Amino acid sequence: MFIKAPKGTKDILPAEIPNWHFIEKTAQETFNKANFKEIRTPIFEDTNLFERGVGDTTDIVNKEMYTFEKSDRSLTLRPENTAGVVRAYLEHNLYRESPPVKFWYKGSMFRYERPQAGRQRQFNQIGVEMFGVQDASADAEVIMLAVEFLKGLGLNDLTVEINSLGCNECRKEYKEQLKKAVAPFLDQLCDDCRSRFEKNPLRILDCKNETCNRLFEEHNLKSKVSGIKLCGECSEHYKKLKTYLNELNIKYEENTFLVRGLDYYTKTVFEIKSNNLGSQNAVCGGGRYDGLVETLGGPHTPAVGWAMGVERLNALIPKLETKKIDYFVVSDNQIEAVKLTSKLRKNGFSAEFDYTSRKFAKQLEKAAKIAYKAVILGEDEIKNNYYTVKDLNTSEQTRSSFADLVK
RNA sequence: GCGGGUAUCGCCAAGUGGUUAAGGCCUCGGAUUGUGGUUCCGAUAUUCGUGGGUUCGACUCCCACUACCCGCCCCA
Repeated sequence: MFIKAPKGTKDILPAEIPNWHFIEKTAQETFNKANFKEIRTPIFEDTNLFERGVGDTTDIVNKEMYTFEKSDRSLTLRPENTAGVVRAYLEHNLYRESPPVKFWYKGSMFRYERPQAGRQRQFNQIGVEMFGVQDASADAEVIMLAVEFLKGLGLNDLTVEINSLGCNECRKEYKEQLKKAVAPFLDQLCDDCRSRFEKNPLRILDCKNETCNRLFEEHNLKSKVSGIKLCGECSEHYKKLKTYLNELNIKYEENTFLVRGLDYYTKTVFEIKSNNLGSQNAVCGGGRYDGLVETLGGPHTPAVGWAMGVERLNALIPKLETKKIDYFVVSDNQIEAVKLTSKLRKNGFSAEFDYTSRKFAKQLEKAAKIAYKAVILGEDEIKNNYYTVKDLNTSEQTRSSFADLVK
């Protein structure tokens, strides 16, 4: 072995392709039904887009970006796709269309992290973004779509968690409340939490450190900071979302510790988790980002969306079998075998022949592995102008004409 | 960036100091010169991640390196 795939990347081999097709097909069908249109944006963008869009206090921008310089231009492999979709939305003046404008996408994202179970450096996401609707029905629409998609994949054992981060106004107050509540035991928290305290106190709630979590429990942090953060409009929005979800029979859990690592989220945030994955158990993450379009130079535009990790979804889906081909031509006359194969293909069937014209036993062995039926085309068949078709499941053999073959 | 673990054939593996490095799967060939999925037989690692060291002798012991895996952080 000389050159191997780079750390954190994976080959998707033919044996795994049926699963990927299944996921992609289900996505397309689900999103089409809801009138979301597919969009494909570049795999790399101006580095600035992510710094401004995703936010420079995030881990993604601070330590996970694949950035390179080309003729004095700084470019970055996209670490997520919301910023790119918003950029395209603005660049093509799509905010001039009558709202809502709804997109879905699929593609590879890149983050420079230590790989582990459920985490790669190149990974695939399927996501949706919806622009122009302020009402919580958009948040509900998008969550419903996620649940529908997962259901379409046969995944039910998942938990939807929701929270509201409020708008800039209530967040300002919330940050102060949080800082006040945490301050007394700040020195007992982990290093990260201490630095978050100044830079982005909201992220303290995201901490998964055991000691921190125990301290949060002990100081009853949850109840101290919950219920005091949302302004009238935001709490109304959140309440409305819950009403929608209830009416839609979508089960959810409220998790006031749910913050999400991206700076652009406002009001609603949510995550969908599985209990059947390792420690990287988030299958879907998303939320509302009412400020992002404006941040990137567009008109004020409310928006909401989410992304799912395709590799993580795939880990939950049973392995699908590769499809067999319709016919395998068994013959000791290769010219006739190629000709028949070609004719079968032209009639819409998948077909292959043995390239080595080995003994029939070996050819049939191969046929049984990869095809539903074998067409035997030996001396006798050629002389008397017929085909022997063998059903490789039942071993039944019939004398057939070409018309029978393509029936 | 920080912890822990593992590296023997294409895949799954046994072997823990002493002549030829088990076994299974896959692949290929034969039994069966026109009939597979069952069965039987045969073939396939001068070599045990890489480089050093200890030893009469190392896959087995020691050191270093590398790769991969798992966890922390964070996320999909």
